[in-house]
Amino acid sequence: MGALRTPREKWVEEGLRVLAAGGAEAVRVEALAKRLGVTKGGFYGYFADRDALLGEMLDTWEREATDDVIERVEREYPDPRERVRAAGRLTFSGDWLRPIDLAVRDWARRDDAVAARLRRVDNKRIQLARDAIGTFCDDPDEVEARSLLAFCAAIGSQFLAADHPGRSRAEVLARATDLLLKLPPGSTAV
Amino acid sequence: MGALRTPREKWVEEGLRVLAAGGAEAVRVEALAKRLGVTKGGFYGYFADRDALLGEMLDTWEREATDDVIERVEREYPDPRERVRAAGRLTFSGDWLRPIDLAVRDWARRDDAVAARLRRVDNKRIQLARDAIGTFCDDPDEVEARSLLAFCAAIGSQFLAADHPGRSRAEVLARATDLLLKLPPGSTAV
DNA sequence: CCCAGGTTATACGATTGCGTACAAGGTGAG
DNA sequence: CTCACCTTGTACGCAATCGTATAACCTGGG
Repeated sequence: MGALRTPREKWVEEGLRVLAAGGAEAVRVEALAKRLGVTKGGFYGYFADRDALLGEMLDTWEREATDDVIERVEREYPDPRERVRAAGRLTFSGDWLRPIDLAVRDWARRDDAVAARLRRVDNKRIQLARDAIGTFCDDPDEVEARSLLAFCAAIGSQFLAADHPGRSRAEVLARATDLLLKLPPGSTAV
Repeated sequence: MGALRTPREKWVEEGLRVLAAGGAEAVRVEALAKRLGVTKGGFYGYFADRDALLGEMLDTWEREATDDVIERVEREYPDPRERVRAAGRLTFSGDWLRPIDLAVRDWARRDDAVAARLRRVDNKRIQLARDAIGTFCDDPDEVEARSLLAFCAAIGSQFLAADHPGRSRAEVLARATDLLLKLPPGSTAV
């Protein structure tokens, strides 16, 4: 048979790259084809339409952003507080998951199906924070409040444009994390 | 002379409405015209092009989101902690400023001019938190950390999709705010 | 009451993007 | 080596949208 020169996965991968850089609106079949060095000819052999591609992109992201990250965190970091920090790092550092996450968040505001997925993802993630914070905080309401704050800090700081005179954002975030994890100032870098 | 049937401000207003609902990409001249019950005929009498409209939309938002809100907060709320809460309410409740704010945040990730405006806005806003928190917290690093957390909570919770079993988001946020403002639990509703 | 002015509708060409149809092309099995 | 079959290129029709040009149309001042 003929060879698979531009397989399904290539389209999904490139789609996620474009989603990360330009949002869901920027994911255009013909633009993707150009980036892959082909024309859209083959695309419609794999996908019914543009929406089918968007769906598979979200499937891929959902798996990478939850199961993969959580499995790795639980395997590599036994200390609860370290787990919170590690989950934040794995998700919101680097140039792969982070921009996709932000793009999906904005997308979810206008698409219910995307919103439902994001909800699944965020629920899995915040559970990790709950479990960790629960090991050193007894009041369940306070656990919930601190978990929410930790999560909001991770996401919010990505969307926040303010400066911190004389400090770096990372420094302020480190101090904020200490506050949320009930640690004395300066325990760790972000 | 002929009357001004669809003045400049109408286009800007409707543009902001569409921006709020669908993001910057959704602001199309002809779509706006249809919503206003006219055609695009008159548009190009007021604006050089679509970008000119987007610019004026941002001007309007910038003013409403900073000067108007801050002036009102400082006039109506003498208590520092109440000011933090009020600023959050005025900006992130209701259906006018809130969705525009979120749309601008996403937009800013892909447009440097928008990012620069957002930075001005966020810097003005966070200064309000700094001033307020500084009245009951002495360590400047901690003031900065708490201000960042407060701001991140306001923004992050808008982009966060997680549930809080047995509680409402508002309840958890109220408790989180108490934590940040160094208040005993249950001092106020959000 | 009528005209000048600004305001609006309409029509146009250009561009971009979707999804379809079909022809061209390459690859591996036989 | 050859052919079948999968993949890709090309061309098409359709729709949305931009910005321009120009004619029709109000409205208020003279």
